[in-house]
Amino acid sequence: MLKYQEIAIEIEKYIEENALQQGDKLPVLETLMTQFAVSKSTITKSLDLLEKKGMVFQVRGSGIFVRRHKRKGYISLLSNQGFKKDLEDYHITSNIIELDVRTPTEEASHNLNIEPNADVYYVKRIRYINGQTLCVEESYYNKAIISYLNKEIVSESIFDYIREGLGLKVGFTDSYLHIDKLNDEEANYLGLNKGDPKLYVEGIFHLTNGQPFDFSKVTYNYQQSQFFIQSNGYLL
Amino acid sequence: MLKYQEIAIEIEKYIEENALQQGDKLPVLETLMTQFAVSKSTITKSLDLLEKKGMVFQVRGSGIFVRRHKRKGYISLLSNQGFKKDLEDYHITSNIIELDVRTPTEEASHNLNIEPNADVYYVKRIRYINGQTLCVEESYYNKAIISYLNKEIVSESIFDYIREGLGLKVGFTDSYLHIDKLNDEEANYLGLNKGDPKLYVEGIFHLTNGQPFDFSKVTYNYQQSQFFIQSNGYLL
DNA sequence: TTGATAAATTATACCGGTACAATTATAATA
DNA sequence: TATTATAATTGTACCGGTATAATTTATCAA
Repeated sequence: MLKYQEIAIEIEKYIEENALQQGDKLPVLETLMTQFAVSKSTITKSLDLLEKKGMVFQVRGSGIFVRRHKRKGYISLLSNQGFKKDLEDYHITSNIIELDVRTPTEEASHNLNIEPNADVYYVKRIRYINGQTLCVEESYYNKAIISYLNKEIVSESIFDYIREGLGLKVGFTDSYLHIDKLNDEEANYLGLNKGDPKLYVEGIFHLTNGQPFDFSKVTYNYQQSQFFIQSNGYLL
Repeated sequence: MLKYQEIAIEIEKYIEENALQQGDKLPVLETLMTQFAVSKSTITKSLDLLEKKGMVFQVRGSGIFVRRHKRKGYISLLSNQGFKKDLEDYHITSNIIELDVRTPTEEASHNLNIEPNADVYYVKRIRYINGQTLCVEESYYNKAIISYLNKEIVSESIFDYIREGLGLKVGFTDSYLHIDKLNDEEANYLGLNKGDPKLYVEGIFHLTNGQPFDFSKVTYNYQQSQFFIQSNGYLL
């Protein structure tokens, strides 16, 4: 673990333990420097990390402040670490319907940047939140990268397995959000009616080196789904 | 304009002019350093900015690569610079239905963190994309911050006015995305039917100092709306 | 050809400095 | 009191350096 990451975690803990609220001020840079006995640039990196994550915001000439949205129950569209991380506070369960090796759909092979006849792991599952159907999820994993999967792994956090089991590093994600109307089959899965709002998100997950390894289509139960998005305004 | 911002723009230009595609490699750090005659840390900041913006990704030990999603026609949920910036390539027009000073709804005053009897500018408008209804937008601007608005300003980019006219700096935004079903009135505005999917986004826009100045509710025509979200995976 | 090993390449981590700019607090002035 | 000028506070920009770790390329052995 890198210094600036550890310090970021420490600062998060500090915010938690002191129950700091939105707008509350953190100790000044120099205090943090001496406190953690590192150079200014390291503290700065830690704060940049926390800013990216949306935990703090910095105001030049003024200080470092806590940023935190108040509303609960929202799924963050920005973290790409999978459900386990996103919704720790909720009771999320899932039911794996299918898991096999197959050749991908044209759409999947295109998004994974592999040959149409290459092997992929296909996983279809339903997720529940507090007993209600949250979403139906279809995932295609590039088998050349994710060489092995089974039900146990898929039941736990696939992303943890990818990192720790396979030693790979998850990088950026491109997501595409669409709205449509449910057809009969989809409505049936979600316990809704045909013609009800259909919210689905396509996600292309990449390793840190830019290789896509997972293409997923997630259809949400619109009644259970509220999303939260943070943005930080860059001006170029 | 700061050095690292200028260089970021130059690098973007370079990508554009050389028509670099996703995965193409940029010159190595040292080359960029000497090219722009700045120190390593400045180049690094430029690249960080471009990475935030989703233009490039960096791979330690390998290089700096172009990141660009291929699909077109998506509204980015991450930039908080308003529509004018997001959809430059499309023909966006808008029709202002209401513009007045009033006291905010309870919801708006809460989200703007002002007294219930404080003054706000209320703006209601419909936006069109290539002649079709894109969305209906209701905005509440804290009049203590946005002291003056008129139809001309609102017709142009409000965000440009806030920056250039008022000399304020736009910082972060919290957005909340919901799905529901349209009621009669909403359906009428959008040219859809009652019960059709309703996609609406609440946005709370802040200045760089953390003050909220704009609370907006945007109801989209689901047929015209596809959203794009980039995320960069931080691991804390 | 394959596979392991070593070397070269390359970006990142971290340091500690100076100068600067935005904000806020203080003091002076009307 | 209200306004304006001044000073103190505080984070950011930028420099240039050393050390390190990830990746790729080259080399060598089987």
